[in-house]
Amino acid sequence: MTDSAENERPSRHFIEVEIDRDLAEGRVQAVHTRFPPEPNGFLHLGHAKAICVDFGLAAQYGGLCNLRFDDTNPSKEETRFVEAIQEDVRWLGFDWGERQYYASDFFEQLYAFAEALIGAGDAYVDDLPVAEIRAQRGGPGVAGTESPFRSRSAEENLRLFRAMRAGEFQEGHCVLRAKIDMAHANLLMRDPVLYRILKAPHHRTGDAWCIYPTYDMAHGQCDAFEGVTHSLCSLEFENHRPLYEWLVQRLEVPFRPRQIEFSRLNVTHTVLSKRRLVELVEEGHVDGWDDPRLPTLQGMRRRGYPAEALRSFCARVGVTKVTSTAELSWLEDAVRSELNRTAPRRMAVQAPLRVVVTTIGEDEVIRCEAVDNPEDPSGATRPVELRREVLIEQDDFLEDAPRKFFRLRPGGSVRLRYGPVITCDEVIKDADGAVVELRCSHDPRTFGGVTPEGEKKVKGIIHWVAAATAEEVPLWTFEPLFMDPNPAALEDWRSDLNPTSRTEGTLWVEPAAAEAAPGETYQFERLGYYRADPAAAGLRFLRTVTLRDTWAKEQGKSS
RNA sequence: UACCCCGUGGUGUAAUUGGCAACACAACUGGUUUUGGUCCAGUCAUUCCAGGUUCGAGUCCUGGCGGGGUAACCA
Repeated sequence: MTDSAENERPSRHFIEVEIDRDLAEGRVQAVHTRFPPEPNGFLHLGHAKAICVDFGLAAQYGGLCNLRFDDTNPSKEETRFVEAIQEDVRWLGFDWGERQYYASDFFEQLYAFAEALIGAGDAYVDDLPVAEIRAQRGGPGVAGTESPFRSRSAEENLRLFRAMRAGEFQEGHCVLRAKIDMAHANLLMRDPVLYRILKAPHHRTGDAWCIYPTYDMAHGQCDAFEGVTHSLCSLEFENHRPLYEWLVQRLEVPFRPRQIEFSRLNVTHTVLSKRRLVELVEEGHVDGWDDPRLPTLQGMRRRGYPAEALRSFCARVGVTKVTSTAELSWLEDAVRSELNRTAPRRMAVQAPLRVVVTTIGEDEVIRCEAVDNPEDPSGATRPVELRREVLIEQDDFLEDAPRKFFRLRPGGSVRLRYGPVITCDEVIKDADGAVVELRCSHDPRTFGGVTPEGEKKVKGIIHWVAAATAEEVPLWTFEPLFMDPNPAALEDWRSDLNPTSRTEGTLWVEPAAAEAAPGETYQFERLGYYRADPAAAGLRFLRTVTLRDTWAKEQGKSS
């Protein structure tokens, strides 16, 4: 998927520069990438960036992008994750055609490569226990120690490796290691493990195998099998690149792919690591993987973040090697600007205050025309019925209003959105002095946005619903999951969880919104964007994001 | 401490072969508006530091300083 803005972008990021060079020098004829998730969890916003880069770059160069499940660790992977990932990638707007692969498609070829390595004296079977291997790897600035099994003959290694495959050893009894250099400055080059024994059923190959390649043994070779030219991944794989190249140059691969790393996405007030997300879900801090507070694709989709907004957000974030953190407001801006274009407007009241318009008769019904979306050139409208009793927002009335408050006050006037101007004649309070009702009169000359000749225009316009026809609907509103901008850096992130990340309330909506189909998104005027929760039994609105509120900001300053 | 990567406004990115530091978000001003929304205009930077090369350095060179990653039989 490419958008034209992408093509018009004047400058090129460093990966594009590399690709241009590869093309110009004839190293590749076309661009082929892949998105390689491990099916051990759900996709999140960080993956969305990777997906946009992988698929986006391929599309931009008229090339292809594969979907590849990196399933080399059967103890963690499940089919349900495969299905969820497919759905998420499609929802984000990308298509891998027929090119869906699994690392496990290539287990037999990878095994043959391992034997080839053994034959060439580049790999050996090591009987050292895990702890021993770890200890002998040395450390930063400290050379490792060679394993006593390092000098086994190719014949013996081959016999042992075949015995490993045949299931003759217990899990952990031995591994296949690359024979590189135990003193290498890059710890990953100190005879990395290539194959290990794992007696766990694999979600696709069942019990056909009891030895599995490690990430390093599998990834680059799978890239080669699939014809991937540019293997794009995140920065933490930088140190793996020498190993990637070591393998790809030593093995008889059909093509030598190339790994390029870019920085992963961080966003303020949330966490984007699979481990943290698992903890949030499993410890019950949220209600599941599709909890609208989560930055998972399922959570954001449910909440109402459009795929288009996520794509434009990822495009704006850019592609670099700098460790950086995008502000949450960026994401919200992307969501708002998309929804502003597309969401039909409706009216709803969150905290109602009863207003009796005394100049409207008991059974009188006044039809007003409301614009569905001012951003939509079609100018479609819908009727809304004004009656004697309406509900307005409590916040839209203040007894002792400051000068710049241009909503309703005693004796003051406001316009009812799409309706007439009303004036507050009387304030009715209960025994405790709380305002419970307003009595107002309306000016029939002011319908249709009209201000009579020579009279002063009212500055305030407030939303409302007719009390008789409004329907009360459950509402969930959200705040960031974490209060700290960078929860990932916290020693005790649990104590930073925002206790009001979800608030349950109600919304009084106009009839035209009460029949919302699941998944439908509206802008409730002056409040925000709301989506009918597709996961709710009945109708429930989720507040996707509020509107920008400069008045609230102003108040925050003075208080 | 070993190796790898990275330092441009509050944030994220730009800046042709070395040539007026640009865009977006945020913040702050103001204008328009039947949403205090949208839209429009304006304000907000000694390019980590120190030397050097040059008529001219964010860009090139040297040396510092700072940040991140890496020591799973995870990916």
